[in-house]
Amino acid sequence: MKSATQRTYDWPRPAVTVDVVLLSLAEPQNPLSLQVLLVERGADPYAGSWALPGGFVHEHEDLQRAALRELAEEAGLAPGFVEQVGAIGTPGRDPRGHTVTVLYVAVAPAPGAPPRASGDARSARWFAHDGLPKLAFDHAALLEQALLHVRRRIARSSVCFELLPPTFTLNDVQLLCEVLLRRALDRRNFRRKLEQSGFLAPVKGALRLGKHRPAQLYRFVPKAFARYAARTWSLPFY
Amino acid sequence: MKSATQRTYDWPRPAVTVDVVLLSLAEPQNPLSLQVLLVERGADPYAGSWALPGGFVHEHEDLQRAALRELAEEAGLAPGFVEQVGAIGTPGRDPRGHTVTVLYVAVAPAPGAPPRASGDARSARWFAHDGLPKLAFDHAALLEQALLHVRRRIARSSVCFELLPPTFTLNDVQLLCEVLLRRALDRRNFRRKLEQSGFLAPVKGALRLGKHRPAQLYRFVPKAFARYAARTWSLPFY
DNA sequence: GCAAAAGTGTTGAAGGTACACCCATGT
DNA sequence: ACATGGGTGTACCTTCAACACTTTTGC
Repeated sequence: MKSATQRTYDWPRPAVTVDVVLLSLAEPQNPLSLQVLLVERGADPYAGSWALPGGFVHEHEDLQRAALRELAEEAGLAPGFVEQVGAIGTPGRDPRGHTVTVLYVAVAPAPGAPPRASGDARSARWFAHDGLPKLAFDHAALLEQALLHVRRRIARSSVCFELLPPTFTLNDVQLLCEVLLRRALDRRNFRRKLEQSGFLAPVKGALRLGKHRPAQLYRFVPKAFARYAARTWSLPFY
Repeated sequence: MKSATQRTYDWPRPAVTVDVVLLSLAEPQNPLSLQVLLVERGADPYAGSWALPGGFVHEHEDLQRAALRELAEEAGLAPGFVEQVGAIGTPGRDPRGHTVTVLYVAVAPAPGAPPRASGDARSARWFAHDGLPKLAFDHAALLEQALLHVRRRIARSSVCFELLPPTFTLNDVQLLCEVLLRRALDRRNFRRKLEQSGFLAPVKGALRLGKHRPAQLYRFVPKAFARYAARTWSLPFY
């Protein structure tokens, strides 16, 4: 048995990467399309394939910072929301050698600016969540895991409101939740709960005009949400 | 910008460790004491201090397997339950260099057999959760994070029943939950919910005798629990 | 017979779910 | 005027929280 101190330097050991599932919402939100950022790999393995943005963690770099750095390098994007999903290290998931990845979900403001690729990425692009290409490595599984994480945390974190523009209608929120949860929600119940929650403030006099009746616009109030989240943490039990 | 392929081998990079918060319940369960396994470090840094069991991940080794291996090496124990908590990689958390740790919670059957130390550990010992020594590295924070994880998952995972012996009374479950959640629970409501849940089966004719009225013993039915957990996943919403 | 833990029901409040119609606007 | 999405209230049911006394045993 070697001592731990020796191992640090002597033993072959897995590499550490971060991978990021960066989500956004398409602007023309008629059927409301969830977008995922992918990069086209510039180097082998999987050169030319699409993959989640990500890469190796530098020495003395915080994990979350590494995730943000990779997004900046590979797509010129700075998300407003990041959460760790977990670590995956199944042997064989990377043909280059043993690689442990720490997976993050992040949310970017509307993908207006087309991402500029650089760094390890040949190009970077938003894809609709339905209509993704085949992904490199085990990234399809990672994406699934990240979306599951979002689904579980949807009502406890502010993901939804990071995805939406600064002002939005209650129907926007509902449509988004329905996309994420993959099920329909009752409109009146949804609106009632959201209004009672107290962390959405109607923007006085602001209406979304459309082809039909205008809709009241709301904005998200982070401080009130924090209070709400703390209050609501009375978990159900057996 | 180097290519990813080169980086794998050329760049200095963080090491990967696993750390395990191994929990158990003390046998003489009068006030019901939660036990945590700690190892005494045999090597610097922190030689002689107490720390969570754990160590470096070998190449081509699965993360969870690494956690189990470290437990076996350092304490001769094989837990019946393991869950990943997350990855922590704050720079400076390990004086030897940048180290990313993947944190696990595990549960061992009653700590009857005193753990035998070997591997990197000079000794290994169970400590009551109240009454822990000062811990090496950032392990105190890791332990807190692991317990928080357990608290959040207490009603969705089978942790409780992995901690308890094969047969137990309803009061055992309640006391355990109260210790983990750090709050009192209503006895009648607790018992009702647990009985209705359908994953506890009374062991016919088996009673715990004591100084007072005997108590009915139950056993945990994993298959029924799985069904219960699936059914109960109708999460509350906003 | 008394100390100590086991066991047992009911009630009121809150929250969840299901459900159908009128409103405001653009064309 | 009509098509389209925006907006609203009620009734029923389930679930949760609060609460006190009787039973069985060992000593």
